[in-house]
Amino acid sequence: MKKRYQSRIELLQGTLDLLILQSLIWGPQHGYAISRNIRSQSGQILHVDTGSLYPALHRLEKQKWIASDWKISENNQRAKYYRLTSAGRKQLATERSRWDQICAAVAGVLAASKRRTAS
Amino acid sequence: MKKRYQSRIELLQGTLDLLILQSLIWGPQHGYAISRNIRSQSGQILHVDTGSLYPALHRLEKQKWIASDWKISENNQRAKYYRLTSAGRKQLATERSRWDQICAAVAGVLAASKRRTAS
DNA sequence: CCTAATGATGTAGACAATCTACACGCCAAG
DNA sequence: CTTGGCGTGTAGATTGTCTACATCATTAGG
Repeated sequence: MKKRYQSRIELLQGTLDLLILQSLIWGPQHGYAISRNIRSQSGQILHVDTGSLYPALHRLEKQKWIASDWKISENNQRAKYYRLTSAGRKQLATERSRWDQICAAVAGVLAASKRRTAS
Repeated sequence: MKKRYQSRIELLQGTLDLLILQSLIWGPQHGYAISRNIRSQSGQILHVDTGSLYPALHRLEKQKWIASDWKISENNQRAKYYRLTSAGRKQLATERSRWDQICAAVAGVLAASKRRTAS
């Protein structure tokens, strides 16, 4: 008997691109490492599944926000190293500010006290 | 010619339930008012479309997190007033803490400086 | 030598939440 | 009597995530 689908969304939709782009800001990385980085830098809270990661990378590459080269990894295996393009850097800035805005907006709703909604 | 689909997600998936539950904490509201509240309390940043709102309300009601009664609105029209159930209050707490966690986690990734990932 | 664990990339298909777009009914104002 | 705002609702498109599986390479252990 297979495990039932419960579709626990670990990641908020739309944040993965942001996280990936951010992960590349300190230099090229391959997918596997990006996944590890996100996991560790989020304090083990955010988990990126391979079924989300690779499609996302392909998506970002198609948008020209990242570009890739095959290289040899630290562990002596072939790996596709992704790097930010300048468009990607711009996109990262856009997505960061969008994220900040959304956080502030949600915080606004969550903080809303019993304020009369004007007269 | 119809407007092309661009699927701009205004709301992060999973946050709508949180926002709705939070909106009900100060007393019963009908859907239309919830939508207005979220909009205004988020500083006009978050927009809830009716095609997202009502399915979400039905979803939450099915989960027994909210319950409804038909009443007459301020504008003398029939409206379905939703209120939080005690399970809903519990769910709200859960979702708030999940949101806080995710925010902190994303912030962790975004703040990550050129820290060596340990030896 | 063979095997198992880990590193590394990838695809197929299920699923859910959102979006766009429409429809309907009621009330009040001009 | 028509228009606009209030108020609820559904259908279908889209997309991003998830689960699950497949493949291949390298390294360590028996």
